[in-house]
Amino acid sequence: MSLNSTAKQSLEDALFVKGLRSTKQREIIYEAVLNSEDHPSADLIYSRVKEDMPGISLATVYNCLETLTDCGLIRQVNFERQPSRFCLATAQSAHHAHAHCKNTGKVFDVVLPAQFFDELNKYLPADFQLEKVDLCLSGKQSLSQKN
Amino acid sequence: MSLNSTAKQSLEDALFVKGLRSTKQREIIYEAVLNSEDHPSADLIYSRVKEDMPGISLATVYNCLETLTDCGLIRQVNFERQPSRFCLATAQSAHHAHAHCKNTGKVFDVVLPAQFFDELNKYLPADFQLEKVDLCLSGKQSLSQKN
DNA sequence: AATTGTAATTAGAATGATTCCAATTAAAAA
DNA sequence: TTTTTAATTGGAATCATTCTAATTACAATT
Ligand SMILES: [Mn+2]
Ligand SMILES: [Mn+2]
Ligand SMILES: [Zn+2]
Ligand SMILES: [Zn+2]
Repeated sequence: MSLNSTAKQSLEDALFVKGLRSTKQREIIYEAVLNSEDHPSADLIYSRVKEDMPGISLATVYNCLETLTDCGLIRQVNFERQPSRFCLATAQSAHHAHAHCKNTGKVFDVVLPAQFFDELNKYLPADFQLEKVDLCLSGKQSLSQKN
Repeated sequence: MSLNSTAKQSLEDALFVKGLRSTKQREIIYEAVLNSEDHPSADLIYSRVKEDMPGISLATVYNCLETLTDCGLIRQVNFERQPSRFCLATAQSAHHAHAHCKNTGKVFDVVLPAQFFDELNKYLPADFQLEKVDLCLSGKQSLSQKN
């Protein structure tokens, strides 16, 4: 498996904007996040990516994840003090919330109307420039579900 | 300064519900959070509390903060991977959001209508039992403000 | 009050995700 | 090419938090 040309182009573009180079490592890590539905941690991404690129280092995984986050290509998701997880930051789901199930340990996306996030400005001080919204939900879903 | 009798009673009640004892350390740490507007970290609470109780240990501060959180008396607030901060969990502001200013480093409460949080259930899977909502905002406010 | 059993506190060691560092390698520019 | 600069690498360091084993405080019982 490998990055399709559209995804590859948006990676290169986003890196170029920041004056950064597109490298094999950045590509393969972007691809790993792109193909993951499960919001993997850096460690998990490391183990997945090592299959295709055995020489990659954990430090590089952390470096690339930070770079991709700073470029707005992926999102870093934090629950309490657990290891950070990552997911794709696409245009349509740019600001989705995250739900964490305490039964299964799984994290999934919760797509909310943009209006929901816009509304927040009404409750903030006028001089506060809102840059980022992190909405993390936690709870339990029936153990007998298949997803 | 010391805990007023109403606050002291709610501390004792909340601890009793969980079969826990009210101790000098738990009281003084609850008081420290109660009297803090600034969402202090465990370390900061430790240094404040040491003035009145020089022998207290950092481990106890962590223990008590966890106990008070589990009793629903205080809230643990996490921004990215920074050290956890704590604030009072009062009935009226039970679910307030938190805003972090990247200029000043300060964290402040953002009170939102309960309806805002209730709304979330509409976008969650039917079998998901929502237990906790963490809404963390970040951005910048003018440096020339006084609060 | 003294004894007993249990819970809480304490100091210090351990943990572990992440970051830092100095050396090497890869990529782009000249 | 040669040169310059950016990125990667392995391993050490960081540091908020958790763990552990010993001590102390508390409360129930004799
Ligand atoms: Mn960053
Ligand atoms: Mn807990
Ligand atoms: Zn996501
Ligand atoms: Zn608060």
